[in-house]
Amino acid sequence: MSIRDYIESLDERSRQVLFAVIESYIHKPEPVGSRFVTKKYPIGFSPATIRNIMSDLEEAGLLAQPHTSAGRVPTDKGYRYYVDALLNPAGGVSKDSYAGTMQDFARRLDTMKNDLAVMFHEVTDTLSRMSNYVGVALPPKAAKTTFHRIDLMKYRDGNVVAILLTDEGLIRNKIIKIDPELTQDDLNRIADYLNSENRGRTIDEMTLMLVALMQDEKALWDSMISRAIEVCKQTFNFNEGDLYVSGLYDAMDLPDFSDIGKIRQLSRAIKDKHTILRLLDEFAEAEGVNVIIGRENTSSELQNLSIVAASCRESGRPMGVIALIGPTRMDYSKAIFMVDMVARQISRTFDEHR
Amino acid sequence: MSIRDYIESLDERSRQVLFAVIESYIHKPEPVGSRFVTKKYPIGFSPATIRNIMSDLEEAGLLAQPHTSAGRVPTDKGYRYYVDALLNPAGGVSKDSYAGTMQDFARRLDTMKNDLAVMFHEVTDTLSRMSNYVGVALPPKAAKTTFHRIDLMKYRDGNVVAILLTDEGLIRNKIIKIDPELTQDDLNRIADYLNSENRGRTIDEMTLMLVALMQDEKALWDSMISRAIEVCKQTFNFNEGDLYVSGLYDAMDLPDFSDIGKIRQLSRAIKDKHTILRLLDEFAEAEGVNVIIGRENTSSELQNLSIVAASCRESGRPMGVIALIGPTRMDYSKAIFMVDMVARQISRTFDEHR
DNA sequence: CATTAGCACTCACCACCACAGAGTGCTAAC
DNA sequence: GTTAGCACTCTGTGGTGGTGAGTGCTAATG
Repeated sequence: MSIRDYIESLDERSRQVLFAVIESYIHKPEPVGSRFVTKKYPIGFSPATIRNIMSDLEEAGLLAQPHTSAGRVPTDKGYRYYVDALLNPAGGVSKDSYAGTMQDFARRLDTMKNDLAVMFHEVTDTLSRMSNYVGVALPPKAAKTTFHRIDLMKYRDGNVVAILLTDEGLIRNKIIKIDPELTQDDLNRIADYLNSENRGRTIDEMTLMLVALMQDEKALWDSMISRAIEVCKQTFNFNEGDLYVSGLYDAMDLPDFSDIGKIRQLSRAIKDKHTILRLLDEFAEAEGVNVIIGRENTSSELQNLSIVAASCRESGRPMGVIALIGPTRMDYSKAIFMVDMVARQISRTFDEHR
Repeated sequence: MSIRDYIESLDERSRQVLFAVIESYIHKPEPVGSRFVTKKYPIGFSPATIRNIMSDLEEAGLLAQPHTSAGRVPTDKGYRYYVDALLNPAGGVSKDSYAGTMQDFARRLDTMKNDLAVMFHEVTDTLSRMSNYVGVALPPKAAKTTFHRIDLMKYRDGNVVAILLTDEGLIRNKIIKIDPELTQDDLNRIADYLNSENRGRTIDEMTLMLVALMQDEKALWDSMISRAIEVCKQTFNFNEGDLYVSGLYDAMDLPDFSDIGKIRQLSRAIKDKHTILRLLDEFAEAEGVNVIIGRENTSSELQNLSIVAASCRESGRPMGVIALIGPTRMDYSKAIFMVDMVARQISRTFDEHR
């Protein structure tokens, strides 16, 4: 069954009711009753009919009842249906109300695109402020980025500060330990050597080259080359894991997190970044906006949460992932729109100036 | 009235009772009754006597009753008395149980002391893990640090990456905009000029020099000097505000934060770092361990919280402040011990290798 | 005269109950 | 196929009484 078929598998009436319930519930987290639907959404049937439809939707697993005599609440599956329907019609949900914000955002983005750290910080901030959910961003994997230039500076205790620039805008500095006898001139020569030989290679490629070089006895006799190898070995040993997170505190104001346990869950999920990191990494190559709803999450920490993610690209190459994390009762329409918008804007900004 | 007098203003019995109540309450956040005190703390009086003493302590504002017929609870003033007594006897509260942890910590510290960012990250982490409170650290003000070296590298779009190293271990990189015609050789000359002229000066002093230089017409004719001025202007324009925070999520497990409002308060205080930043800054010059309890805080966001802070020094010069933030019902003895210990260890590590 | 035993009193907490209100499912009528 | 009517279910709220911890006071005690 294709997605289209799936979406059309519900008759028009049922869909209207499902959407009414979901949208009402998103707006206000209270079980939605049949009478309420007839009043607020002009479907044109009596409460009794709506009740029958709701009963069917419950049987189909799209709605649920907290208890016998309460209204209906969407299930994860219900949200899934809703989101699929939302994503399918070529994302025609344009919202002019944010046009101003986005223009402003695009302008700021342009001034920051050269430093990914600054940029992603700003991006998560903007995302979370606009949505009230938690904005996260995962920069491109350092190993996959393109070497631009390295610089070595003598520092305290005979240490050396290595600064690595990549074409993507990653800037890393790291203190490395290396022969303390080396003078700054020596370091400059090593840096020059690396810079001249490797521009345009990815870090991964460079690492491969190094392995090859290390097998070459002749190269090892050359003290400069062997020191250059040592420099790279230490510098490229990133502790992967710079996840940008913003808006956790504001998200706590959402009624969904009014209970302390939920907040802990969310906080914990963010604290041990591994889970989210792995999750976002999966989306790095994916097209368009991706949504994971509640229990669809394999990791238990995120089972009460939903994630709306999109990857950014520069001329096709992945340049990181941005996402919003919120409760399953999320304003998906808004979240999808925003994530999509921001991801597109980032990609556009990158591509423009190349 | 000297502190000593003040501490001795309570007779021995009253002190014992006060301390019993405080320690019991710190251990378990429940009002402490007179019978409980007699059972747990061998003061040697009957509940009735303890009740009289408690009544006196309440009158003195050191204890309080949540409601008539409940036990007593310490007030901020009560904690203050307790802390003063704790701080006064030359901090003789040595705790061997942490000796192992501290030794391990000292070893790790030594490998990190050259990069303050890494070090402070580790420090807040250690502090919060050991205490279950929120660990925070404020590095030395960039403007007050000592210039060590600057490096300039051409980067994308004719931008320049400026890397600033200071003697203290601060490493900052910043993208600056400057004449895009400049070659890397030009940049190297500018950096060399700055490096040879300024080693050992503080950033503040350098800024003063620049202002002076800018008045000198002759200097402005020299294109290199005027460009060097421009570089510094942009590079030294830090957005002060790198506060290291760790352990917020674990602190949420404390019973004191079981209510959602308190967590929000804490989170908010940490989010708009200004408050805490200003607060810690006040301690940068202070001696020993400083404690601020609850309402003693001038800023309303922190009125339910206590802060235990100490500054780190390198041969007398302030090198940043570390602190623990927790509920007023804090294990002050433990917190003071830890903050003191860690701050001393940091200072020692700095001084050792100089 | 400080200390203590005894006692009445207060208040939070809990379990219990009744009741109103919202919403359902079912049945019979349209 | 749709709807009106109705009995039923369940939650949330407010009131009530009992229990227990802990107090303050008073009078007795060493």
